Amino acid sequence: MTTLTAAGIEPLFRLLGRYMPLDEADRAALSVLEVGPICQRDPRHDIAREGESPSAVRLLVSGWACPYKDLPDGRRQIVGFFLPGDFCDLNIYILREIDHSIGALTAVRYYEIQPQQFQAVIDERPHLLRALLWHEMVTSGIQREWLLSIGQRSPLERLAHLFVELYYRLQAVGLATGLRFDLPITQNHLAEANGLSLVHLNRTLQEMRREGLIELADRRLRITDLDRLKQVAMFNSNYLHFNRK
Amino acid sequence: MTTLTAAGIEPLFRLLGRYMPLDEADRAALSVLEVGPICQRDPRHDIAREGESPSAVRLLVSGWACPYKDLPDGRRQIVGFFLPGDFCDLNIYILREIDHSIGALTAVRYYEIQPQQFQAVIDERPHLLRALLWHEMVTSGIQREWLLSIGQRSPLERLAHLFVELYYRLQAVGLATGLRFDLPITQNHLAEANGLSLVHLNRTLQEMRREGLIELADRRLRITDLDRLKQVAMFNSNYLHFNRK
DNA sequence: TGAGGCCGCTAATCTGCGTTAAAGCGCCGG
DNA sequence: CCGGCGCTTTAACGCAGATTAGCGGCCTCA
Repeated sequence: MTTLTAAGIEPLFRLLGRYMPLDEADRAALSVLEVGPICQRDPRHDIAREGESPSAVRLLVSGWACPYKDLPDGRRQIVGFFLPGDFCDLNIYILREIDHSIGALTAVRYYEIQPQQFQAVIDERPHLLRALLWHEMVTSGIQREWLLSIGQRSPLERLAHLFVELYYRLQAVGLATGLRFDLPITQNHLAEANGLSLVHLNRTLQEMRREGLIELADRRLRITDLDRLKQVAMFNSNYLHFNRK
Repeated sequence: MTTLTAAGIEPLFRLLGRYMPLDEADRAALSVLEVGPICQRDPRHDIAREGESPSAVRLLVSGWACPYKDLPDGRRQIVGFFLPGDFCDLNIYILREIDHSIGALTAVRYYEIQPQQFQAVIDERPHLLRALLWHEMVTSGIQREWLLSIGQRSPLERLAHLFVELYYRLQAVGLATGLRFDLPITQNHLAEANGLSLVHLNRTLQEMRREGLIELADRRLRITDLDRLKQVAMFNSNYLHFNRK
């Protein structure tokens, strides 16, 4: 089960606050985003589909979602994970149609923010634009790191890398306790994100357990040896850009 | 040899003009970018290195470059191609250090644009910001498509897809004549971009030739059957966002 | 003129990972 | 209580693609 508790856009505050100090006025401005209608979606349902023209910026409040692309014959690649506090596609303003779908991996709740409302926030607190651009650049940086993973890292390294990344990202929004966090997705999702077959993903998971790197049960992950996991993954956190400028 | 002729930032005009109409004032404003020092770099040399703090926006004028990431043991993944008219990393403003390196694939020439100079252009013609953001979003969209390619497409499909993409992108900046264009990079570069071994990339290239999809010799590529190539690649051009909003 | 570096190409070998199949488990609805 | 579904796990098999090695051509530079 996903914890659907910690509602609101607290995760967003944490996320942006990690990058730049937010004062009360900023938080107030951002809180406006919360007033819109809250949307829900069940697991395995789409939030948006490739080819649609984007109508709203979405702010994920709880649950996990993912952008993905698929081929005519059904092969599917998950190209990222959206975690609570994340914006799904800030590119509304710019593009005519979206080039990927967005699916709910778990039950999710999110706000749909209308463009003019979004604009109002930026107008009121212009320097928040920097924070939003930062969010966008980090997303792009994560994609590059995934390219490196899928293109060059072995399955074991790849999976190790993903787990460390998720750990840091979840920690940034307050969703990791110690070295534990909810991993509310299926092995199939992990396979689709890593460009691996389901069977081989499972094999790799077993190997990680055998190696004493992680424990995974009941959709909860515990990293048993973070240092070694990072070493296996050749993890360098710079691409998450958590350091303030 | 790369044609070092068609200098200036004409390719940039073509690129942005494809997305939004540019009037004379826009072109004049953009031309300011050209006044800075022009830089050159030889093949196989770096333009920027991961970990550096970014100091200037770079506008590629001629030659090919690429963003890439590498692992401690030497494995390397090319995560994109920069073609004439492309900006290398608009993210200067935002990030403290860059999370990837940029290498020259051929002899390249580019302008280094100082942040304040860049800012001046945007101040003068605010709606150009949209165009620049568009460029950034397209770059990000290309990365997603590459993830799909490397994660799901077979080597043949992958390579076919890349060739079609390059064809469209080069055409957009006036560097394709008919179905021909310069492909001034080595097979090793193609392998590193596609997450394939050099040997297997070569095999795949042979297969494409045998299938009558392409001709490739002397660093020039001719697409012999665009429709079939697109079909093999399962190519959908939407991610390049050439359509005006 | 020769040496060495870069590049394209091919052959032989081996293995990592995909594919297929199937069994077990917990959960839900009828 | 049973049947079905979603998910995890394991086993057997075969192939796609990595690895290693080596050849020949071309260019640059001493």
